[in-house]
Amino acid sequence: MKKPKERLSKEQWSALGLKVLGQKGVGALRIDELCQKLKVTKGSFYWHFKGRAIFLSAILDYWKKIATLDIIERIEIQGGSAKEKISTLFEEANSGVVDFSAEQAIRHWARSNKPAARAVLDVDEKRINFLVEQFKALKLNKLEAETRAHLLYSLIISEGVIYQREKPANRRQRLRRSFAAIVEEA
Amino acid sequence: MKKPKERLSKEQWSALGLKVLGQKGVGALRIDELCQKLKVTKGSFYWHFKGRAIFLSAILDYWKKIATLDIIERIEIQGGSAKEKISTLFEEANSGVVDFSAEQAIRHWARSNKPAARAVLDVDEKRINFLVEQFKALKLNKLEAETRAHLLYSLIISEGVIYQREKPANRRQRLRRSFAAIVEEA
DNA sequence: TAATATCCATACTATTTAGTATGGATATTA
DNA sequence: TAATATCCATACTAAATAGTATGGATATTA
Repeated sequence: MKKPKERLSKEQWSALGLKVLGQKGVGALRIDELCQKLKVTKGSFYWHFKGRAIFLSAILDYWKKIATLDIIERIEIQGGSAKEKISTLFEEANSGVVDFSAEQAIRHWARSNKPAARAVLDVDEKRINFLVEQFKALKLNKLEAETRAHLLYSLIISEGVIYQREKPANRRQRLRRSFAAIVEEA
Repeated sequence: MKKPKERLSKEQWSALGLKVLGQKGVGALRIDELCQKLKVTKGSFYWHFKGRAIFLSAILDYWKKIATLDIIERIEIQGGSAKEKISTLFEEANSGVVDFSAEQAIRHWARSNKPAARAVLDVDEKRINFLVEQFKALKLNKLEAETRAHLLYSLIISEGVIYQREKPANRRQRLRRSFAAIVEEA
């Protein structure tokens, strides 16, 4: 029996694109290379997408969809108190459960690409708003909630950006303390 | 009188490289294009650098040199109390005095390039160590100093990474509060 | 000033890559 | 089953780009 010769969907292309984007950056999104990884030829690619530019924007849309839904919605469904939600979000963010590898690439890409910039803007807004709401639920006023939400979000984002020789145990301890400082006494 | 036809130095090439790197990313560092901007041809480029790869590592070295020296040394020379140094660093970081545009590109580049990763590692270490020392000078123990240094550094780095529709006035207020929360009561 | 080192221009090659044109294979519907 | 839509392979073209070879111009030193 031969292989069924599965056909591809736009989503499969976008997913691979997002993966490569995270590993090597926008410039490394080469059509031929992607075709090899999916074991097809350019005929396939150009059937699904009119060109590279459209493919890139498809990747952005795909990212926008999963970058917020994946995290926030899952936490909302799970339920719990505001403090628990914040805690869960923080835990998941820096424990490798969610893949943030594409974030950095897109954020940098956004510096010279408007659609990318808008995508990041939307995603950041949704996430921060989510955090702000949680802090408000802890009976903090607007400004205080915004400050803490930003601070916590900064900590999360920068963990994937800053390089450190820190030992894992040390890192965990530091993050626990930082988290406590931001969330506590609220 | 004709133009003096100034000759170029390696540093000029590196400086331009770093600039373009910050604007468009590593992939956009195209030799022909850089030549146009400097109004020379490839003959010049290939006289200064054996090839593109070597040029890239030269840019990294250049960045390592200015990314730490520019900020930390100037503050050290200026002197003052630990609290003042921290404050100055924070002010300069998010007021556009120092150009952080290349940082993001290099940090992302570091994900798939060892030399870049080492450069970021070194730079982050120096900066964080500087902050840790300042916090220690405020009579905080090691762990507490490290935690606050990281937190403040996270805030600084992520300001250039996170996108927001926030109004400038609001942003200033928020940053002031965050800063106070991290540095205060020390 | 003659000789040498430094810096760059010109003209080329080879390679990579986006994109197109066309036909074939497989699935879906009439 | 015939007709049509969907998906992909093959074989091309055109453009962009890294790199080389060589000679010329300008500065530096003997």
